[in-house]
Amino acid sequence: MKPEAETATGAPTTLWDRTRQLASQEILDTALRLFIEQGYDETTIAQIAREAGVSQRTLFRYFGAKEDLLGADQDRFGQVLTDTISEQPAGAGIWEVLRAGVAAVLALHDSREQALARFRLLHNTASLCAGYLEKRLRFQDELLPLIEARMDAAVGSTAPRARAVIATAFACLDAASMTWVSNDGKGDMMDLYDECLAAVRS
Amino acid sequence: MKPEAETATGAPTTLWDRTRQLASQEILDTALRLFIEQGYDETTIAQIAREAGVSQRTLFRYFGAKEDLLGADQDRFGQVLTDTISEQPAGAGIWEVLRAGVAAVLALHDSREQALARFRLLHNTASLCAGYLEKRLRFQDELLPLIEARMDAAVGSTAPRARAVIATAFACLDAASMTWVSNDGKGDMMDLYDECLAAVRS
DNA sequence: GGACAGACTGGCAGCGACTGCGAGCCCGCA
DNA sequence: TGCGGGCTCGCAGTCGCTGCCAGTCTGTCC
Repeated sequence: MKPEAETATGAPTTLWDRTRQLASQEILDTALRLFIEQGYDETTIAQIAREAGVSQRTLFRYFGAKEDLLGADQDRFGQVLTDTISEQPAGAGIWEVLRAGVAAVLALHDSREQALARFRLLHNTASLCAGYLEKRLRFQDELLPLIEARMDAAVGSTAPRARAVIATAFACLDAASMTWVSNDGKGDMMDLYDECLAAVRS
Repeated sequence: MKPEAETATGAPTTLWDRTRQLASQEILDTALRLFIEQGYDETTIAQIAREAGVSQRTLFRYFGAKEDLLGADQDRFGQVLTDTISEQPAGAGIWEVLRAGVAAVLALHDSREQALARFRLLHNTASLCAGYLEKRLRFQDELLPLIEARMDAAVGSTAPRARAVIATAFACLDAASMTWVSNDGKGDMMDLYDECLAAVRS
């Protein structure tokens, strides 16, 4: 409702907001630490809440589900993705547009180390994988009209083709991130993405 | 362990096997009916067990998880997929090989109606979607060596490229099935698959 | 035919994620 | 200083899922 405390640099207006933000960060840090230390499935909500100094009930009010403790920014990812893509020039090709979106999202990560830790956790935990993929499906749906608008509706409906192109871009991102993780973060992920896409479209 | 009662037409040897198969089918039918009638999330395990005439404990012994009640054959899908692909001639191109695998899996469905009902349920239920996608990731991993063996290792490692190609094939299958469902099962899904793949590789 | 071993079943207690509710607290504002 | 509203907490309860123990039924061997 209130448009205050928006930018990351902007100071929170009220003491409450500050407290909230602090608690939120504390929970997030505790969760990430425990997940990395002992694994996602082996970490219980009770433990995170205890170590973060809040009740389970409060934790669930901050983050609706356990997996949100890792993917809380995921909504922001979706936002950046759609924003970046809709900002691309009208004449740009579909693949360039999608590449720009992927690059923008990857640029959001704080550090290489954190990105690696998260991707590793993601790829090694089945339940997280599942949730992540499902959320991504929704991003794909949001992207659909944007990409469809950039395709020429010469023959037949553009929907299936647009869907396929979007899903392929994400598939290449998957292949790239998996390879990146198994290489322990060596090299640039966008290079891997390009290589994957080239292999598909060659 | 025992190689008996293999083919669908072969009569089960022992009375136990027959009872088991009967109970299993009863549970599966009840679950599918309830899922379609009132939705997946709204149907509880207790209700399925009650209407199928077994205890919850027994139900979980037959099917390890709720989502297996819809995707129990999914393991069979994976088997057919890998079998079909490894049976393809050595000279066949990667895309033809993958297409054959996809076609073989799609051919496993009993009837068009049942396939439509399942796909519809799948695409409309987030939790099911998530589980399905996660299982499919494992299929992709199993396919990886098969596809890698069919790529020329001319430049760099084949792993990321093989991953991308496999994931793309599945991405096209996704786009095709979604379109197929939103068209209420009109047309052939393999045609849609071809169209999607063509759009990606054009 | 009877006894035995093994598999299958059911019920119960319990765990972990998650939610609704009522009570109490504390901040912000008047 | 007091009031109102949002926030926190604890509790109880639901649902998926598992371990355990006892009871039952099947197939087999004597």
